[in-house]
Amino acid sequence: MADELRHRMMSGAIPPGSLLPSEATLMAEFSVARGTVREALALLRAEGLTVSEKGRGTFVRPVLPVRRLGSERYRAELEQVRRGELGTSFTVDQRVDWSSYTLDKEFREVPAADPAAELFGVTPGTMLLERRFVFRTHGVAQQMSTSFLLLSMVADTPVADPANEPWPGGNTSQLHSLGYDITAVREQVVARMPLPDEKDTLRIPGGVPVVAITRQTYVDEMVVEVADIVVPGDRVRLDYLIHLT
Amino acid sequence: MADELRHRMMSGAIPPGSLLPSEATLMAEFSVARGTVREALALLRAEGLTVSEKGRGTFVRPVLPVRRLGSERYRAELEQVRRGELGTSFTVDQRVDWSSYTLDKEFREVPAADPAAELFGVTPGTMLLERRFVFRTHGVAQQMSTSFLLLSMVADTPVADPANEPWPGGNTSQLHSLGYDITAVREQVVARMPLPDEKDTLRIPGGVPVVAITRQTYVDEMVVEVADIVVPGDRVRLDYLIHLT
DNA sequence: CAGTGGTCTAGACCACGCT
DNA sequence: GCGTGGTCTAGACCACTGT
Repeated sequence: MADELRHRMMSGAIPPGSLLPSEATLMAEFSVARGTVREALALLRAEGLTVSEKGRGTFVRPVLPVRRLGSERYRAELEQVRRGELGTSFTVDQRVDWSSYTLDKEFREVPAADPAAELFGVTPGTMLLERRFVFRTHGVAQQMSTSFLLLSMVADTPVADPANEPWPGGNTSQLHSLGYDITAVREQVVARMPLPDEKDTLRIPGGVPVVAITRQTYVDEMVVEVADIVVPGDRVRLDYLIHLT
Repeated sequence: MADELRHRMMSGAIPPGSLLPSEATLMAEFSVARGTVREALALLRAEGLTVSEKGRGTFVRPVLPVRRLGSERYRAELEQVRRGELGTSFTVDQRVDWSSYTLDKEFREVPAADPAAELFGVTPGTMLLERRFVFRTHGVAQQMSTSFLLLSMVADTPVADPANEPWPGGNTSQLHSLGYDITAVREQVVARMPLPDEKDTLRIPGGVPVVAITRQTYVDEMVVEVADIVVPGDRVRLDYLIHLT
């Protein structure tokens, strides 16, 4: 039954965004009990093909606009900063004005625990500034991130003050203002299903994975920032250009 | 109920790889009907936290070894080829001997359809050599890929002969043998749930996404190869190093 | 063989959306 | 108020795994 419905959707017989037959209708069409219908629909939902809304119906998932997170954004951002322009890697990707998004922020001073400590190459316990961000456009959350900076590097600077966020020019610009010009970025990417809190704040429907990026920002051999970035998998395409010469 | 069980797993009360209480036991413990128990377990399965086996039980998903697909592999591979050594990007990642894996292969000559044609920058209809591969280690499929080459470039060469696969030195070496030394690679990455056939051949359990990589291999400004690579999300970590200088 | 998960039926009540 | 999906109960038979 799930196969049959999947076929109808793939072949376009039930176009994206449209309503599937109701559970009662499917019971009649396939001559099965409601539990069986619901099992089939649960499968399609877990595959990310449909979304169900209480009191409305089950919809074929519409094709969503896809953001692009690319390696080139760092190069573009660096250029901007050097030219003294504004923008953040978030807005450079989105190609939206840097003022058109909102930011939830939460700053804490924490001792380095193990994943972060190792990525920084410092001994656990070293004090870090932890900054949590939720980026929103048009009011909907698009990205969650947790960024770590060495506290010794930013204490008593404007960077450590949440009131200065969103910072025009973003991370690259912040580090620049501290006297650090980034020379390399390392990104490690995994795909996994969202945790319950990620599912909530990013409003991720069933059957949609997230892309989790662990980013290390380098100035020569030194790691000056570590960040964990989580984005819904149906809304991003990562784009990396690797020069071999 | 799903929350409670998730907590027990996260906190280590039910360690990875171990058996969850049976459905009958859970019915008794939570005083609910079997359907309710099964709904909770279906949720955990969709989240990728558990796997169920008929006649055995439901297990907490064990932590799997993670392969690394990195940007550095292309640099390493290029070095190898220049030194005249063997290896493929697959074996360089895995750090296994190039002879320890097996390969399913299937070659066809096809006219360029739209995604591939656009990625090559050629007019649709241009003839391509399509090569489908399934990489296996220890008998289990680890990666599916479809690679396209311009037929005009490879017709009547050893590269177009399936009997020469697996080719020692891999793709980079094949292109080298044709007189092309690759200068850049572009990878576009998306995360999504597996299609039914991917789920089958890669034996992907419920709740595990795949990472799909669209790769363009460049010699200067020319695209000489296009490949679609699909790997189970719970078995890979992509690692990109971006130099900004 | 007993115990497990996989599948299915036939009811029921609820919360929500729309008209 | 009616139709929708969300949740739940109380049964049933099957296929598979282990001993």
